[in-house]
Formats: sequence, structure tokens, C-alpha cells
Amino acid sequence: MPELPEVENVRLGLKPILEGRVLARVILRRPSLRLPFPPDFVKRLEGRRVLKVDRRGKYLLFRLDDGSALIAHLGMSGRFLFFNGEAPPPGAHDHVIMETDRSVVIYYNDPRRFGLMTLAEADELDRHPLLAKLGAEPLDGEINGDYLAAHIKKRGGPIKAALLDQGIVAGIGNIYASEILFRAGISPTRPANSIDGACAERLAAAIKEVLSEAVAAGGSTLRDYRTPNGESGSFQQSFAVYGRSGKPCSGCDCDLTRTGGVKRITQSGRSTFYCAERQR
DNA sequence: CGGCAAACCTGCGAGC
DNA sequence: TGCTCGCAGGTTTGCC
Repeated sequence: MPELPEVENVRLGLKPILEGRVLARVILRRPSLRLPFPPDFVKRLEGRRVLKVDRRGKYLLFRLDDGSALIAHLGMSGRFLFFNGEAPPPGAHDHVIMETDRSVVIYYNDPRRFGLMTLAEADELDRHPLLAKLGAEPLDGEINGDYLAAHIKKRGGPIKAALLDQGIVAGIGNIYASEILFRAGISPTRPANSIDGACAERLAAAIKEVLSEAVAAGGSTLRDYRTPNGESGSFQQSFAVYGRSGKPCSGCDCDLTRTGGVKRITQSGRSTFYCAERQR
């Protein structure tokens, strides 16, 4: 489900209900998601106060008052739901239940169970195996053409695959990779190491623009993504190419009968959408 | 190390 | 209506 813009919106939704609150009760309803829950998971969380809800790439970080942190990833289908007062009976995919000292009940729901939750000990968060190898945060001003060029110069594979590598830029997923390459006018099949100079600069700008616009739009709701308030995002209405095979790309005045519209190809087993006219 | 396919899971829509 | 197939927003592993 979620790429950086969706995770960021989940963070914004959880922030007001969790920051400053004590986790009064935690219930685990299965022993593992993508990874097993650590031993004493419930015991180490209950009674802890949440100081801050942060994000790193697609990971949510709940910083706790003993210096430790709860790390959560939503995988493809994970979502947080919350209820003021009466919560419905938990369903088969409500895997973790947390209740705050203000009686707000939070369900972590994840049908496909590609998500995860784990704990990091005090002060080791930056060195945690899940986070240590993540690349730059795209919205923190760490990305520019030089950064990108330096990190893709040894990659002969397609630029699309490099954008999905969380060790280069953290947070880009399959939808936004296509949208970013359209915005930058770069073909997804171009070898990553062919991109430098002004082209890399355009790519860096496109990453920041597309992701920040998507954050502002509340993310993209395709099937099940919702913010914790139950709201859908609206960025899917602004897709230029994603999911638009055969249709015109956004703002396209090309002759559809000549171009055939947006192309869909498979790269590393995943769909890529692009406009062959406007991406080189 | 780089690059790719497969694996992990469930649900949904399309087509027969 | 009901079945099968293909596809889905992510990441890791294992093989060349």
C-alpha cells in the first residue's frame, strides 16, 4: 500500500492521538507479521509514554519515554485504525491493538502481513538493521543532482529500479517511481549510470516535487489506503501515467492513434508506466 | 557487488 | 453464481 506520502499522512494522523500519551494496554493477536514480534513486546510497551511519532523512509518510529522506539512498517496492506471509545470486535487481520490512557483504541490491520513491528533499544535507533542502510530523506533537502549521480554511477540497470532502492533515496515506491520519471522526462529503461549533470538535477527536483505534492494531497488511495481518520488521499487523481496504459499521459496533446498512449512494461517483476513521447 | 526472479500473504476484479 | 487467473502500494533471499 504505502509509499512515503501515505506513510507521512499516517504519521500526521497518529501524531495527535499518540504524542504525549501512555500506552495503557497492548494486545498481540498473532506471533508474527513479516518478522516475529520481539520477546516481551507487550511488556516493554505497556506503561510507556509516546514522546514523538517520526518517520524514516517508509518506516514509522514511535519514540518512547525510556529512549527505546517502536518501529513499524505497513508493508503493502498495513493500516492503523483508531476508535474513540467503543471499538468494533477485532477481525482476522487486526493483529495489534493498542489503547492509550485517553481510551483511544488503535488497531494495526494488515491482511497480507508484509508489515512489521519491532522494538529498538535506547539510543541504537540509527544503527538498527532495518534503518541503518536507508538512503537520503527526499523531503529533508538532502537530495540533489550530485547526490543522485554519485549513488547511481555504478548501476547499469534501469533507473526505475534504482529509484526503488531504499538505500539510495528512502521512501519511493512503485507508483511514485513512475510518476517521478514522467515529471523528469526520463525513460524508466535508461541505464541509471547514464544520468548525470542537468538530467540528475531534474530527477532530484522531480522526486521532491512529486512526493511533496502527494503528501499535501493526503497520499494516493487506490483500494484500501486510508489515513487513520478514515480519509482517502486524492493524489491518484493527479497520476500522469500510473495505471493509465493506453490513455493519454497528463497534459498530453499527442495523437493517441499514433502513440498508443501510456505504455506499461514490467521491470524486475513490477509494472512501470511511461510516455514514450515525453520520456527519453 | 549488481541484477533479477521468487518468495512471503490475502483480496479483488476480470473473464469464462 | 462460482471458479481460476492475474494483479496489487514492499522487502528479503538466493542464485547467476
